[in-house]
Amino acid sequence: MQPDLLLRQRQNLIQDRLRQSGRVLAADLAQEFSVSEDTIRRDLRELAAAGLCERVYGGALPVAPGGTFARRMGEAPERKAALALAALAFIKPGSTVFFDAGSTNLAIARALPDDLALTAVTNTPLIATVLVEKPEIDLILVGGRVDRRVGAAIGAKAQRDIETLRPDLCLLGTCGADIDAGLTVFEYEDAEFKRFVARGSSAVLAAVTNDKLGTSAPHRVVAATGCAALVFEHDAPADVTRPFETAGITIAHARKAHP
Amino acid sequence: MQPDLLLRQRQNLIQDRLRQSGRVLAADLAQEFSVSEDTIRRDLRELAAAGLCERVYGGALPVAPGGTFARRMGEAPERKAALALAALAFIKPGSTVFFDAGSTNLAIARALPDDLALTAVTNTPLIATVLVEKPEIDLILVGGRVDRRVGAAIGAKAQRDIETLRPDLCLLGTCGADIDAGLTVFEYEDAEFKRFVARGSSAVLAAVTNDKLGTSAPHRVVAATGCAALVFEHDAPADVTRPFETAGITIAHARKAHP
DNA sequence: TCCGTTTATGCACGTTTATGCACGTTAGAG
DNA sequence: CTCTAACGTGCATAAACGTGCATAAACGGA
Repeated sequence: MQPDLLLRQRQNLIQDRLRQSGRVLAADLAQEFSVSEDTIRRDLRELAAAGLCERVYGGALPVAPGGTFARRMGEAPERKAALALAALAFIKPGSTVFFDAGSTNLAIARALPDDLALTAVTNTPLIATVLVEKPEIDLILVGGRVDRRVGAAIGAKAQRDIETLRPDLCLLGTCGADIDAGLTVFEYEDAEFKRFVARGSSAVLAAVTNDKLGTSAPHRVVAATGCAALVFEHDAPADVTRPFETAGITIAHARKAHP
Repeated sequence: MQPDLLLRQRQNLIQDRLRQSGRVLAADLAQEFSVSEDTIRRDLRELAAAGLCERVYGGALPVAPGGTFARRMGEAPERKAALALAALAFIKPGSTVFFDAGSTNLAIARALPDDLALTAVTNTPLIATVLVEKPEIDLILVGGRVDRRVGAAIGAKAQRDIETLRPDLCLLGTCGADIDAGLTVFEYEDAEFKRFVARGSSAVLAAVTNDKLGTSAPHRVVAATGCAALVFEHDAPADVTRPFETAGITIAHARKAHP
């Protein structure tokens, strides 16, 4: 197989991969484009020098801009990718899925396979930019005033937009998950909106990173039992996760993240 | 085989190939047109200098290649950045501005100074992700079904969302700008939506790259005189831009892009 | 018509670029 | 700590590139 790609084309494709997958591996790219890893490394170095990606050992990550919102999205990407893979099992082809704001839900959007047909609904522009690149996804954007702290439209207008929709699944973003406090968030308006969406959905799913597990924030969205299923990390402390299981909630564990 | 083609004919065919294939190789073109590679390189250099293609080692790429939406947004960044800077002069602090889909409008969003207070409205998730990072901007997201070809919400729902808004300025994205054809785009629904927004706005502004200047697409959004102002590149051909000026449209020229 | 000018092209030559390979170095997992 | 895979650097090479120059056709004014 010949390279058969101009340098700039290759670099453009690498950028696509970065945006879509949230990371690239030098070895994968080398095989895919039929060039040596040296060439890929040179590409990544140039993209990094141009501020278009961040070089890491083994590959590269999308550039993490200084913005308050986008930064959270880029933290612990491999853990969230693992969580996302586990969450995919709950997403049925052809169903309507609401993607709430949150870095874990962004990871889930990235992890969606290209051949998965869905009606996706989101109030989060950043998640929308990922979903719009997926060929088989019908994307519906929820409008309204965008709250900068949350990075998504969560006001009265947003609520009106979704009240006519009945998603089969609501992927809820959360700031804390505790068996007693339930799923909680920091912003009052955000909680109000999420609660509204959750009530309008057939099922609620939340993927929870370890740092949120067993903690609570000021505003409850739903009780723990209000979730149909939860996805935890592979190394989530068993003593914290046990109560969720005994409460009758479906629990899935992610595989170990291997970068 | 003889050359048997005039210079312009050959260059036009090269542009066709670019649009069709997404790239051209100098060697292929030389053989196809029965001229030396030197001549092809000269052609490509001229086309690139006029902003009609991007020179790369081995051939050339289109300025707006047929790749994914997000990638189109990132093409020819320095020319668009220069165009954006010139467009900023028309954006008044405190006003309400609609950002239509389009890579040039993305560049304008990026170029907004951090201390500029605006109410920004957009139907384009990618532009929204840029605007949400600007501290002084009140961002309103237009919802609805997202058209993948356009990368923005443009349906009936989107029209209802904006019909209550009366932007002071509409930054219109366009696929062609011609004195007779007016501002034109490729998609019927897109034209319908843009026309609706433009009519509801106090003023319409379009920033036009050279490759769109003097060309037309199937669907007219507004007549040329429907624009309050147009922004052209520094090296836009005077014989094409003159008619816009004589039609009474305010014209601004970008400064030379210096990479 | 004639002759100078412009323009498009091809060729020769030195330069730059993209890429792969060899080799020593370093990061990161166990 | 040790070991492996990824890394950077230097170098070699072939292809692509730009430039200067020559040629020939097209053009344009006297």
